[in-house]
Amino acid sequence: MRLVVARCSARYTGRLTAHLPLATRLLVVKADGSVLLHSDGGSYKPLNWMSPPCATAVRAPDAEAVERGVTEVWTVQHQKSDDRLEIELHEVAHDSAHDLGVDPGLIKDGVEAHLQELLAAQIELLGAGHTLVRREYMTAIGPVDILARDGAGGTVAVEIKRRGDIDGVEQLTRYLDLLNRDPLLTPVRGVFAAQEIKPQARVLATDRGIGCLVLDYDAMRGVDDVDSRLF
Amino acid sequence: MRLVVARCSARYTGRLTAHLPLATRLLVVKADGSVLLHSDGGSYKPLNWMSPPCATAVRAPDAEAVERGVTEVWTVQHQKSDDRLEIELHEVAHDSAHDLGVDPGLIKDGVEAHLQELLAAQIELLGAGHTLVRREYMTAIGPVDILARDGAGGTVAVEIKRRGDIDGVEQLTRYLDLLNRDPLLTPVRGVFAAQEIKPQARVLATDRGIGCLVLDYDAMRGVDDVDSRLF
DNA sequence: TCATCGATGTCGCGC
DNA sequence: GCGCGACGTCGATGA
Repeated sequence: MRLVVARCSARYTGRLTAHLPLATRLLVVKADGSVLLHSDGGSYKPLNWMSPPCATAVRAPDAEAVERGVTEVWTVQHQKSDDRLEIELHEVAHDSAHDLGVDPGLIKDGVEAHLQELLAAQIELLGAGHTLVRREYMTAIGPVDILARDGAGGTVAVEIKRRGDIDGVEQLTRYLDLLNRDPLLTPVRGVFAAQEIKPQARVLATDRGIGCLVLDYDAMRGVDDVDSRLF
Repeated sequence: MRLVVARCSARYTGRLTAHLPLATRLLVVKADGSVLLHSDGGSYKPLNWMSPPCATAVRAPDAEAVERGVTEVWTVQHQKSDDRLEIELHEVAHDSAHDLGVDPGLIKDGVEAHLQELLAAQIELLGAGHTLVRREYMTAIGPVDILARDGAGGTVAVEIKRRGDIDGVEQLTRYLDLLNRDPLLTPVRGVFAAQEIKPQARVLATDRGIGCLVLDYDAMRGVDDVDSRLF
């Protein structure tokens, strides 16, 4: 990994065309050839970048560029597309290289898949007498997270989100429309389950006769641990 | 901006829980307090990060941590949420600080707005006899990209996307529902126009009687250039 | 390889 | 500040 702090300007052409006026920035060149151009603020997203696979060609500036104070020109070309990042370097304040080695990567806990798994295992959270039909029930427009049956034998389609937004309600609505066309399933009831359900989503769901279920991840995981210990 | 290259492990708790095993990484501390933790590969997204506003507290490791080789512990706490990033530093290979100043930011040349502009100028792409009513036709739930009239005098609402996804069809459906309540406009036909239309989106659109139009950006721009030269 | 979908999405605009 | 749509979205997963 090479770290360069320099005054520079940049120009990107590819899926769009954009440019960066002259300013001091951090340039990171990773081992895989990818390049990041960071300012001293904002979020984790660089101002400009090139994803791997790509290659950087360094050349001396032409006379006109020298006149403007350019000391070096980097052309970062993507290997599989015509995306290109051209960087003109002026004064270089820092330049160092480091061997980082391979990274074991991030390990995550508690995503939507886990919520689905937990709810499938604790399907009675939908109400007493509920039984699991299957997870990822496939339809023509995508998989329903959980399909269940209630105590009375009615079908229940469950959409699970970490954060219950209006989009999730729309998604579940589409599934319900489709499922209710199937004479073997109809009537299908909908349940929108999430760790947190936004007020607008709750209003929309309620208006459409869709039930809302707030999932307590920690509690569900706790129960799951207890279950695990039983076997 | 502070740049640190060090062997470190990290733990993030917040919207999810995750951890990074011990490895050598780049830590970037920006002027606004945000922290990025980069490996020497992958994309521009850091392995872990904390967005501003946040503050970092540095403390000495406890005896147990010293035993494990930890030399310093950083606790990066978000100011407005309970998101927290805890980093244990081991050997530090590099540590430097740089004053970058304020960045003027990226200047983009749009593609999205351009598509709308081009289709408005080439409205006959909707079919012979079509005329433009107006772009960005305002409704209570947002602007319809293009409102047009077909050869028979019927109203046509057009939703334009670069990538035609199922969400875009939903959006257009909402507009059509609303527009069709207006007795002066109804019946309003829908056209979903995009550079690329996903199969599921096409199925949904067709099912709802919405037409699909694939836009050839380069061809449209070419025509536009020719038009430009004529005037 | 291609398509779909989630994301600690982030970013920017309008209300 | 919130809601909503776009993104050079990226990245994982299943067909």
